[in-house]
Amino acid sequence: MADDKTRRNTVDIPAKADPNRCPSHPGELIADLLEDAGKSKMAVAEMLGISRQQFHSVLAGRKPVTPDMAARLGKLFGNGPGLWLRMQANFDAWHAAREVDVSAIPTIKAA
Amino acid sequence: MADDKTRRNTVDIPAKADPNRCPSHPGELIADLLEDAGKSKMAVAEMLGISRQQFHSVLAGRKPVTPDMAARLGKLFGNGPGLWLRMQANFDAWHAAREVDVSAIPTIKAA
DNA sequence: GCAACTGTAATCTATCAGTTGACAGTGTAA
DNA sequence: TTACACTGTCAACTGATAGATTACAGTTGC
Repeated sequence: MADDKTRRNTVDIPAKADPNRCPSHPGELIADLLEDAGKSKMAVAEMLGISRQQFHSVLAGRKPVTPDMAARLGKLFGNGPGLWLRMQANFDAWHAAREVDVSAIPTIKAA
Repeated sequence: MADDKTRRNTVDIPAKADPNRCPSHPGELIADLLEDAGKSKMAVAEMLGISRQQFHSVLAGRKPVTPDMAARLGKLFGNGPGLWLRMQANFDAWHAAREVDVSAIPTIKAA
């Protein structure tokens, strides 16, 4: 466990272990919690008040967890919306850092 | 102009002091850092490669910090995009918890 | 006055979250 | 085998909105 920094692609290492690795999409956690609860995805989508297609897209990591959906998930799992939005923020930050060209932007010093 | 959905406290109260208070929009922090650096907003908008109107909307808290803009701000201030997106996530979470009706969604047990 | 910056507002475009409807594959029980 | 329920995807559509552009009024300083 101590040196899991060296591993890259195994399944269940928490994302923080390797800063170079893509942080997990919140959909992965949702899928885990769902499996834990033994509910079908279809039934849960209906509970959340969203379409099963939309829910599936989030679970698959193809659509983000929006504030609206975070509020619904927060109610469903008994925690607030904060966890889901922060997970999504970390996910977005990782991708934005790699996809946005900021080479023309200078870095100013805080004095 | 007075009452947006939730008023932003202009100056001196740190947002964390009262958990019931709206967390500060990242635009407030940007404005502070800008003032600290002594740069005009117009010049900074040009540095970031965005329109000054768009930049002004973010500073005023009327537009969110998107992943793209977070990457630009991260470069400008020398930190990554993560800080800005997490601030935005906390801001969104606070509002989502108050604006989304989740009364019809049940809370499922974890085990 | 004139110039530069600021704060808003209107309009337009492009992107995208989310819906509905459809279709194929996979169990699984009758 | 048939039938049913769930899953994974796709296409088309709608609504909302990030962002650019243009424009105009109010600063502040030369």
